[in-house]
Amino acid sequence: MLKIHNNLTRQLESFQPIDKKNVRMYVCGMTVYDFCHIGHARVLVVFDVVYRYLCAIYGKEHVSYVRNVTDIDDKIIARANQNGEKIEQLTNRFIKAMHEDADAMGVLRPNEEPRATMHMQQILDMIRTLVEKGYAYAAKNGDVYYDVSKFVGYGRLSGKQLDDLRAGSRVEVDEAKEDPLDFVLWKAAKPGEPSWESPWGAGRPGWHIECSAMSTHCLGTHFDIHGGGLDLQFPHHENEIAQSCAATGDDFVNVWMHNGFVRVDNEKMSKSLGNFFTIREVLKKYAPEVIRYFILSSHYRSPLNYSDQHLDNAKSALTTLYTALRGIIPSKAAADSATRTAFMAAMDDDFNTPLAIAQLFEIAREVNRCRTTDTIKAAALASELLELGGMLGLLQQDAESFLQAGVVDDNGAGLSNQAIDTLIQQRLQARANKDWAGSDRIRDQLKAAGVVIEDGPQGTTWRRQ
RNA sequence: GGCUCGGUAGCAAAGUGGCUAUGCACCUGAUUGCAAAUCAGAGUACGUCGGUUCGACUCCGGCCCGAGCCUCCA
Repeated sequence: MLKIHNNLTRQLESFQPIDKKNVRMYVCGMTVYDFCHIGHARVLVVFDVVYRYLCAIYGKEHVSYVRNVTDIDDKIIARANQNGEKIEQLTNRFIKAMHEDADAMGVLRPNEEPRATMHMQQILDMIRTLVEKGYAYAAKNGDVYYDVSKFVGYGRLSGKQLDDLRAGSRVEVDEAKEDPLDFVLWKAAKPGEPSWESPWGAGRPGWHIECSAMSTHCLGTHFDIHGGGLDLQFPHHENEIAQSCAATGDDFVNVWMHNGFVRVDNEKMSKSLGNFFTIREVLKKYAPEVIRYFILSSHYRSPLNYSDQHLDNAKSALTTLYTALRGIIPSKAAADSATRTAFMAAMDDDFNTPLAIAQLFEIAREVNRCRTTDTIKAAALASELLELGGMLGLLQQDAESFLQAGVVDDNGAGLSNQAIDTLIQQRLQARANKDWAGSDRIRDQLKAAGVVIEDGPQGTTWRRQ
């Protein structure tokens, strides 16, 4: 039985889908004006695992996963102006880059990726409803605001009281707002800005309304899971609840999930602090699966400290797992082992991926124990390792390829696979002649080039460090 | 100021009122021409001060330290 920590109640709850034949999840995706950083990678990977696990439980055809793209907002406009390019040009470029990064890390594509600019009708409809129901008002400056005081329960998700928010408010006082906590649904266009026609004049949507409009449009008024980074809990998700519940009169979302931050030197990784690393930057040094493993090696709600040392650790751990798989042809067998049960129990417990990964190592050790003594068992275990790893999006490449893949450095340095094979042949010849000095010289040479040689009963294998 | 969440061995990271987490690193043994890999084994923990309990890393309270939200942010 899957249990999920629901941020709305701050409790672990048994997950009961509204409709088992159509489990629905919406995740707030990226605002596309720059490359994704490791913080974005975490959202991508964490909810990819949630999606995979839901698919494993309910069947792939019974899960609807929607992750939006924000393709119109102040930062996008500013960046496009700065670059002297069209907005669509900028956003399309970064959507493409985001897909490349996500694909590299083995993140499955969601069923839908709605874009704000393609859902203006739904956005305008929802704003109109909110105005008609008295939850929103048009201000003198042409903006339309949501009247926070009208919504009973505002602050529930973030555990905040309206008065407390006002007291500690860092919100700039905006003359047009009736209350500083009111937030914008529709922004009147300034001259030269991109805009859409509306009953309140030309303008563009506020950030929060798009997610309410698109999630309702794609998944209905009331769905199962809504996810995103912890920084979206307030005000973004709080505002979504206010908008959606007020507009539809329905419940909106049952379970709210937020992943913790990625930190650098114990500080939140963020654009404003400038301490972020983009995914593609990190990919120059580490394989994409290493990033994925690193992210899943801690629980999704905990903070995750980014450092080279942690990535190195992830790489070593993954190497151990792939080494167990190397040279074994997996074959499906009746698999209902204790480790498998433990793996599922770990995942059922609010997606405890570190504990689930620990089970992977249990299987790997068992594979190594019996790989020469009981090949049938080893093949069955390998198959199980692949299957469970697959639920985390791990271990899906060919072991040999993973172990021998080199991250090409900028100088194109390093030995080619062919050069390595040649040296290994020379070394084998030396060994046949019991020329240990010559053999070791070649091994040192390879080692210096980052290639590790392993002499086994089945012959010599190699891998890149 | 208000509101959250944490402090576990060298580094990461789970977890439980009494029973080996796990990974990386390190040490010992087996294996190997020597290595590497692998297997077997050892060691190093639960911020601090009290309380509850037969027994607490695990529950309760104080204190110290850290992170986050209250403005855009995944």
